[in-house]
Amino acid sequence: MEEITIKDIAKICGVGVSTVSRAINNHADINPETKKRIMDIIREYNYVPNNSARNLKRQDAKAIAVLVKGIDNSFFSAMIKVLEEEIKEQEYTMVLRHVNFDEDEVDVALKLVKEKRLRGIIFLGGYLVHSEEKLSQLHVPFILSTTGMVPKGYSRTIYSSVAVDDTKESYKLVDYLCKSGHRDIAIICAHKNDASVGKLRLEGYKKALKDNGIPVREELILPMKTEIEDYSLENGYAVTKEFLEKKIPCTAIFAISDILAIGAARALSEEGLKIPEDVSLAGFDGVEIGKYMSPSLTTLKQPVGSMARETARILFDIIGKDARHQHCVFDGELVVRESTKEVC
Amino acid sequence: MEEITIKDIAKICGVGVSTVSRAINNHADINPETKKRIMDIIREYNYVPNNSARNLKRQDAKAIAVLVKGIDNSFFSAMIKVLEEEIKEQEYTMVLRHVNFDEDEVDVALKLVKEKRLRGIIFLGGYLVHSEEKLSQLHVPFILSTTGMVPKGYSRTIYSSVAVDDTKESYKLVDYLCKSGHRDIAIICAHKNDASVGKLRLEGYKKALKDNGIPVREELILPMKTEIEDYSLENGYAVTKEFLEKKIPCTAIFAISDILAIGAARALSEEGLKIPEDVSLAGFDGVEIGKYMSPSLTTLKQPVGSMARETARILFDIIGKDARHQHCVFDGELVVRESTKEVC
DNA sequence: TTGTACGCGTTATCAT
DNA sequence: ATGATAACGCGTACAA
Repeated sequence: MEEITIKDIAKICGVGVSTVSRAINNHADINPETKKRIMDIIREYNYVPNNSARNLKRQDAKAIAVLVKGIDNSFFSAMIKVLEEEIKEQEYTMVLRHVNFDEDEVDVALKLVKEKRLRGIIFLGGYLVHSEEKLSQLHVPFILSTTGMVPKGYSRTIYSSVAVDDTKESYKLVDYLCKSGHRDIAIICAHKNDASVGKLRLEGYKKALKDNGIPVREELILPMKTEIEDYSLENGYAVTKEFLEKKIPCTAIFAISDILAIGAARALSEEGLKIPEDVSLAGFDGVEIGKYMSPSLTTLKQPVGSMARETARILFDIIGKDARHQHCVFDGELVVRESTKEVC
Repeated sequence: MEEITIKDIAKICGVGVSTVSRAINNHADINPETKKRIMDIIREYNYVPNNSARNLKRQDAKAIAVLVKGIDNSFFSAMIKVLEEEIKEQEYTMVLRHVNFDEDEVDVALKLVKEKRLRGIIFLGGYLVHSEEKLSQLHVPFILSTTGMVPKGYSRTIYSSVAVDDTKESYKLVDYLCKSGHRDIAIICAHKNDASVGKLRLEGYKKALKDNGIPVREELILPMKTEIEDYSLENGYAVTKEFLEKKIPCTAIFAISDILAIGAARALSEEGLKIPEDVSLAGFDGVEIGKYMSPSLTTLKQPVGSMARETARILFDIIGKDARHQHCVFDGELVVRESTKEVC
């Protein structure tokens, strides 16, 4: 059960530990022959350096934390999957941590940094509103990914961000609905106190209506229920169920996430409403499953893969090459499928 | 940027480091008053012990690795979510690692153990066929979760397992289809060389047919395509598409995972086939989204939450209390929804 | 009850 | 090119 150490390897090879260390870490000043001999022994004995010792010595761990707020959404799953690959490729460890709704993600980050001496943090989702004071305590580079676009005036130099322009993309989608002749468009959105993408997408909705000469009506704004998990199937379902009971005329529903939309779809068909004949339905995110529903879901697709890869790239540039912070805005894509149609 | 250490705390408090250490680690032999004073200072200075140093000293890290084979399935997402919570609750760190199809999960585990000195491993999914020799090199407790039931004769004392009896549950579902009058039941299953749950579920299917006096017909056995990701929407879709082109009469399709079933559903409706009027469709797993599809999906539900919690419990019992290895088999539940009906 | 000093496995600095 | 040795921050045996 005794694990083999660098000393053992050194002894076996008849060299000093520093030579072994040099071999492991690809140092220049080492005789290629000795290096080969050492590496052979290492392989033979299946020696793997102890990470804790390395990290202790190195002062920081080759690790990146990914903090996810708003659990379980397939949109995030897809991002995490790509992030894990990217991080692994750089030979870093990914520390994944879901942040509960009652936890402050910055506090969690602060603790994690001290505990694990990580080199970088990726915030997935969550809210933009963090006191700068707290944020600046975070002495490692961090990046806000899909957290909504960074507002002007916010100090953009202490961190990076990657996102779509949620307002614009949301506008695109709602504008498409308007141009298709819809005038009574309901939106399933975030709570009133949301300050994140939920708010931005709602703004896009309002703006699109206005630009199309359609008044914004409060009774068509359907915030998620606070007692149910945010952005969940169940929430979309419950909100729609309740809305339909009110019999408010409406020809289209826009849910600010595909998962909400799928929940809404169920509620609609339970009420005997056909999509898109009776009601058009659209989501946001572009998760894969939307393509497989019947009818398939019209949505605003975020380029998940590219966004995740860019997130990793920016962070590693900052860590490795001391690059400056960047703010990268991706374009979404309006994907019109079967769940929406023109009204005559 | 200098991080504060235990020495600093000791100096500030005017005590020795060991006293601080005792305070942190809840040792008995310390004056409650000094302890309180120290803890106050620690909070004030926001001191968090360096994990690497602790792990180095402790010889092993308070960490559990979760190795997932068969990426991205919402079934696993749900399990991981619960596992993360359970692990966090024990104040352990979860090391999540997806294992590619071309990687050997035991090799990955072996390396991870040496690198991170973890205390336990949870294998999620993957295959049962591991050489015992390799497995026994793994000098930390490990548990196979939802990997299929451990066959008798396999040395059950070197590890634990948690699973449903895939054969039995699959039998349950297919038997229900048979009893509903179906005789031409296709199955979307794993490749022929699969040795995991895929194989077991296929066995359950065959057995159910036999017991109902229905011959097993090769042309109704539809293995997933190897060139597409396993257990994916796309795979279910592609397999069904191809099957339908052959125009082989069949009144029901059983997909060995819900995700496959959802892909199949799309293929069916594209061909103008109504579910369940023309074809009944059933899945396996009981992922949440199945409930929200239209028609909602008949499935064999695995008790994800309980299984994940039990997985964690068993592992921590072994780690903490030196308990013996256990093999726990859960019952699944046949959930009949709208996607299946009796044939007249 | 408390403090001193050593060692965990590694890397980096300094000699050689 | 290589080897001895001092850190890194913490826990603990042992001494007080």
